[in-house]
Amino acid sequence: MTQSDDQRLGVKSVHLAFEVLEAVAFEPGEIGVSELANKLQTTKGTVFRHLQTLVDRGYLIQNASTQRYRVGARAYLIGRAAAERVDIIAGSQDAMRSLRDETGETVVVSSLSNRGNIVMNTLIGKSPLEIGVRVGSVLEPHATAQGKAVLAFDTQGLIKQLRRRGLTGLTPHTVTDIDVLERQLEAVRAQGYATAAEEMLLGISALAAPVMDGSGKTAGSIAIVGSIQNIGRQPAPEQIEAVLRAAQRVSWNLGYVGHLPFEPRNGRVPAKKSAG
Amino acid sequence: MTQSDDQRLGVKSVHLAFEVLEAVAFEPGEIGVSELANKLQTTKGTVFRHLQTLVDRGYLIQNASTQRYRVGARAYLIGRAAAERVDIIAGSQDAMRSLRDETGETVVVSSLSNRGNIVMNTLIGKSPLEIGVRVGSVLEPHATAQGKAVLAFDTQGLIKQLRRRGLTGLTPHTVTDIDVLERQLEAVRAQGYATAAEEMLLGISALAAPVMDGSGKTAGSIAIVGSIQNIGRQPAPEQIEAVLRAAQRVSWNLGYVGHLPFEPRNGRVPAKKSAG
DNA sequence: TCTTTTGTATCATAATTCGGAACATAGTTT
DNA sequence: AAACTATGTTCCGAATTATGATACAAAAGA
Repeated sequence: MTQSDDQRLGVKSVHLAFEVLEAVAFEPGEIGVSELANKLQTTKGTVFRHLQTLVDRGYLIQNASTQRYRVGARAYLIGRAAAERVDIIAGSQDAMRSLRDETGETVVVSSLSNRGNIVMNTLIGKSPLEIGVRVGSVLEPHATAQGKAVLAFDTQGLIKQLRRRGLTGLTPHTVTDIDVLERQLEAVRAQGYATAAEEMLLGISALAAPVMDGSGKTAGSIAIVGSIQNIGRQPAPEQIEAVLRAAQRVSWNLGYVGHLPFEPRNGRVPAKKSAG
Repeated sequence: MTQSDDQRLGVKSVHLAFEVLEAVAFEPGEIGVSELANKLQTTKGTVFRHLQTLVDRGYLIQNASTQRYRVGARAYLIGRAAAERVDIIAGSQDAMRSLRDETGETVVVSSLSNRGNIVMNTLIGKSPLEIGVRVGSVLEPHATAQGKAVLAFDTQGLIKQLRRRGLTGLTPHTVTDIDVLERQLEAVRAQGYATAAEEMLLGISALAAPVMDGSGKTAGSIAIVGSIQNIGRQPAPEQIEAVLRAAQRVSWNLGYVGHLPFEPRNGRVPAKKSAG
């Protein structure tokens, strides 16, 4: 439920129309005009007219016998169109840029698929010495911040696979003991972010947060990657916050309705900029 | 102007907002303010304000780098909610798969709404040459098997509308004489299924049966669509039986208590038995 | 039967949306 | 580089248009 966030921008009556649509759509059964008017704190007449609009467009249908309303076919069609186009790449564009500008580091977005945790998009940082990750490469689950971020919120039993296969050491800093890793994942769950300093390549460090999709599952991660000089073993609070904010924003773009398992930040992330 | 399409009922600005939403949602890529204003025959300012509303609500998202718009996650969420509540979609999933496996043909489920007989879900057949129907497209009442299937058991006077408007010929095989059509509908009522061989597109044929809902009304149709080579002018008995069985199953899922009017054994046409 | 509650229609008022023009900025051409 | 064109964005007056109180119709309950 939306708080007293009355200062929405745009067209007022359209907002109300969507309030009506959403109220009906998320109602388990059917709902009537009076009940809606009550719920939305407005009058029957107004609600009725909006219902009329929505029925006319096919977003809602009215049960002829009960005269009450429920969600209609057109809403489904819009959703289908959206499903084809909403993905982690599209949904992370803005957040990537913001994160890069805020931190100056290279930003890496990965998507968790059945082929592993794959780098989907990158944005090179501002340091003169460019540090990048090849798009399409598979991120080691145990030796990268991105890997740990998704492992920590894993629902598909990725850890068991890892336990069977064992942890390959890539640098002297790579975690090769699964129990140590599990303890690290505990911390990731608590903090909402994961780090990996020189665990994949000496001198390179990363800070990642998981990204959730519309069904609440882990979709991938967003991370900054840079020199150990810039992203320390214990990253700066600003860096952590920036990454977490970006992850929240991408998750929201993917339809994630809740808050990521960290920081009770209020409201959604504004896409607006200058206010003066 | 034309009173049929221009004079929509309800709230005007909301209609425009949905025009914007739909235009963006059904756009393959991204789309900008100017292009939209042009397409919708209005001004940039107005379109911009509606875009603002929709972005604020999460139905659209703006690509920060290109500044253009695409459909957002909230639209997806509404669609998901709809999918669970629009009965014919939820209720046809299993039957679609069975029908596809039994016949090998593309399966198409349509829903009858005030916007017409609309394709809601499809399952591509097994032939190497894929034949599909775009989800969301409107099925011609007189030139498709699906259209005839619902027309035959129509209760809302769709035929009168058709009689007024006349029948457009789409191929040499399209029925353009309303009396011929009425006679075909008689047969559909007797048999319980409808066919349309090359009536919409040369080479393509379809076999459809109506789907009834809990109140005994026609809710839509389920059909197989394929090459005229596979679905003949007089379809094979196995195909007919498979389609009828699927329709019965979906109807049953929608709460339909009787039998569809095809069973040759008992000539009893199911009466609309409402117990409430 | 009467009462209550529901969905729907009507209408005056005022708040709202609209659209044109001006602005800013990015991309392209000269 | 500068001029030019395209885009997205902001602003503001005018009047269209959404609003909610009231009234009506038709069920559902008592």
